[in-house]
Amino acid sequence: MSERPVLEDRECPLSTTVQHVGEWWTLLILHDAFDGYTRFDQFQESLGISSSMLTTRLKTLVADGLLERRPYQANPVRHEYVLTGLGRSLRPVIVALAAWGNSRLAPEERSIFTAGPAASPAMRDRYAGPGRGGRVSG
Amino acid sequence: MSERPVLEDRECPLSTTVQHVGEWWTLLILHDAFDGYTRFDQFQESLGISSSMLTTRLKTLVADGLLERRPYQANPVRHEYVLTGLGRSLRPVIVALAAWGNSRLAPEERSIFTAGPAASPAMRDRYAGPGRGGRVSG
DNA sequence: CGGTATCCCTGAAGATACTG
DNA sequence: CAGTATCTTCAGGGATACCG
Repeated sequence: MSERPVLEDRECPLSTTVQHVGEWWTLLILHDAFDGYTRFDQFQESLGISSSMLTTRLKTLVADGLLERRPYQANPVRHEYVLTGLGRSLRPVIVALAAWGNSRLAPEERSIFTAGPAASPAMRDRYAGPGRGGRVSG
Repeated sequence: MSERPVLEDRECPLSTTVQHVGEWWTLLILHDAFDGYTRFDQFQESLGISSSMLTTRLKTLVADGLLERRPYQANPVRHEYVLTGLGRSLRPVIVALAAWGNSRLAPEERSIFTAGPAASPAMRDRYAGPGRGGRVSG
């Protein structure tokens, strides 16, 4: 998905959803959020996402009302990103997506989405991430 | 989503799914397929997608084993695109995505995914499509 | 640590023209 | 009608450097 186009939130239900969670990382970030991850470095470590991209995605997620950004410490100020009610309502979507992917994985790779805290971080360690448009070697 | 990256089909279940259905149009095409659409021009008319993009997406879907391309007429040869078993297995995913989007739409816009033949084509008429990277006015 | 700004590459997607 | 090929633009994304 390359963009968040003309239409805001109306039209086709399917399109609506894709607009909000269509970017590669968005669902993976939400997945981590369901796993209880809340901090910037947790997401970054878990996903191997670049900080700039993570910033962008988190901003969008906050702007979309799926995550809430709130301070949990002052001096220096630190924030955590927690699922809103709307964000939590995406759980069935993520479950469905993960379940389908799961059914295509070899048995030893399987690990159905559990949504418990830190379900299986090891699974994500080996995840290479989406297509990095950046330079391949430079 | 911008690419089909390094990993083929292993790793995270969520990523696996997104690799196959992550592109903007893919899910919409499949949605139409569930609605009983099978022909090139049906998809094109329904979605307002450019023919080149439709070709690309259909090829990928066939290559991924989600659709089957088979001739239904000779002289001139014509093909139809029908869901494979694997493609049909995506139905819960599409249902979940559409349901979430549906919950965000105004009541008069709603139309829960039915998967019957030609459920509600009118709904899609007004769909503007994903971000068109193409020129805006030229 | 927790981000933000900048640079640049790549792929998705539209437009258009063309073929069988 | 059913595509294919080519060109172009745009936004996603990685890398890097920097700020508080």
